[in-house]
Amino acid sequence: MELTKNEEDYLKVLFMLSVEAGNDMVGTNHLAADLGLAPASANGMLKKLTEKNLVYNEKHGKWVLTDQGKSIALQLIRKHRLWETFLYEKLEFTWDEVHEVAEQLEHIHSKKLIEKLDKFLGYPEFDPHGDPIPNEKGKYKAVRKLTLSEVPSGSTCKLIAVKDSSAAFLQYVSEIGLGIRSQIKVIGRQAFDNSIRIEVDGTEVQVSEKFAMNIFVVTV
Amino acid sequence: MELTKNEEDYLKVLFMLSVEAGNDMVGTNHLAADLGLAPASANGMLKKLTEKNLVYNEKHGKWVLTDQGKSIALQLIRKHRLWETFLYEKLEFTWDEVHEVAEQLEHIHSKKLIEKLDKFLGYPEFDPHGDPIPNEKGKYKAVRKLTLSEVPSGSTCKLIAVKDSSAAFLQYVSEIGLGIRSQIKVIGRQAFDNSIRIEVDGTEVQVSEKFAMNIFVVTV
DNA sequence: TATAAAAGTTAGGTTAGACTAACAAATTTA
DNA sequence: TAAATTTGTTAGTCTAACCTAACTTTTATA
Repeated sequence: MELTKNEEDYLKVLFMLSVEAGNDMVGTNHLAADLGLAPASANGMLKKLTEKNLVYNEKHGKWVLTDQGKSIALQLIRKHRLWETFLYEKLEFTWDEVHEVAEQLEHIHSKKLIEKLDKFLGYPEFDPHGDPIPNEKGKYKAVRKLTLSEVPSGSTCKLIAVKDSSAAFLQYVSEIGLGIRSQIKVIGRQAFDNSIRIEVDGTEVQVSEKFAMNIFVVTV
Repeated sequence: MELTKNEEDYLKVLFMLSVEAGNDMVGTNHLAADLGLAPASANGMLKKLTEKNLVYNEKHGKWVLTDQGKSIALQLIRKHRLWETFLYEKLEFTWDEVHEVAEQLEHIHSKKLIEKLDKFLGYPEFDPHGDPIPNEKGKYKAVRKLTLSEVPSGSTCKLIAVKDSSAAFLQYVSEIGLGIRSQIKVIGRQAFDNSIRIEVDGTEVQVSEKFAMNIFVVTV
């Protein structure tokens, strides 16, 4: 079943709001607000998506994705994050520029395209914002985003994203020899100011707590 | 002015039909047929594009692009051909698979994306079909497509595309050491069967006329 | 628990871009 | 040059998605 760009957007936003909301269900108005539309518009589209068996109505205006709807949403998220990775790693886009373009690219329909893109990028597990990329089956590593400042001394982690995207910060990061997927070993920390001693590529450096709080990592 | 996908498609097709038609003008029905639409639909859209100053009506139903319309059409062709090149060279798409996906990708709106893609691909001048890629100003090398069989003995040319896309042919091509943008020097030919002796990367090989007719080149 | 506030739905209208059917204008051909 | 054919246009519908305004249902609060 080939969906329109709009139908796809509803499914994706519904999925993301559902995850965000945890146990809470997502209501018509909530969804409409997030999409920047009038409640009546969302109501109309949700009726159509119900017909197509992609969502259903759990108790008066609380919407839930069916398995099929969820699967489509996850594929969209997969495409979005793969494209972001491509833009960031191959086309020199910055941090904050990738989202808008990926928002368009995620609606390109081609199974082969996304498989080949994934391969081309080396099957990345995280996008440049540190969010996990679902695989072709919709599975992904549900990692809690850690900042370097939270990593206990003695353990090793991998840089997956940075929070700050100012030129000053990014330059500092690369000066230290850090890049996406760099291995970082936390040697120890100063109790006085929480500054951290880390090892990157065999060299030790000292970084401030502020610095460490702007580096996203996963433990390895 | 941000155009819709449909508006863009009309401009692109009108441009391509105009080039094809040479001096002839492109009529409403012709355009509609090429887009797979009813004449009435094309008529409606062309009225809208006239309002926007992208096309004008030269003598009852014969349509011509304005400078602005032509410029937009050329940018679409640029995007289309750059994406085709990307799919073919980076993502292992075959010959005949690139068009359909590029047809979608050409409608992504991002100046930066296309500039960076162009750079990433090394500023290619031809797409995998051997068609020239317009630059950001819409200029392109208007080369006549030559097949290797037409290149005079003694001259050197560059492979820009292949006509046949069967696995058997493509394998043969790469066995000889030929790839996109390979330099080929034509040493001489046999009058008997028009087979050609060529030099590739310092090695000489003999190829049949049939083979040579399936290799598109430009002279260098 | 009655009522106010919030949330959701229905009804009716708009725009883009398609369609068919009917009509008008050009062009071709007898 | 008149008739036949081709080509282009107009008029009126249809669908997807949006909108506003009015109404109903649910939930929260006095």
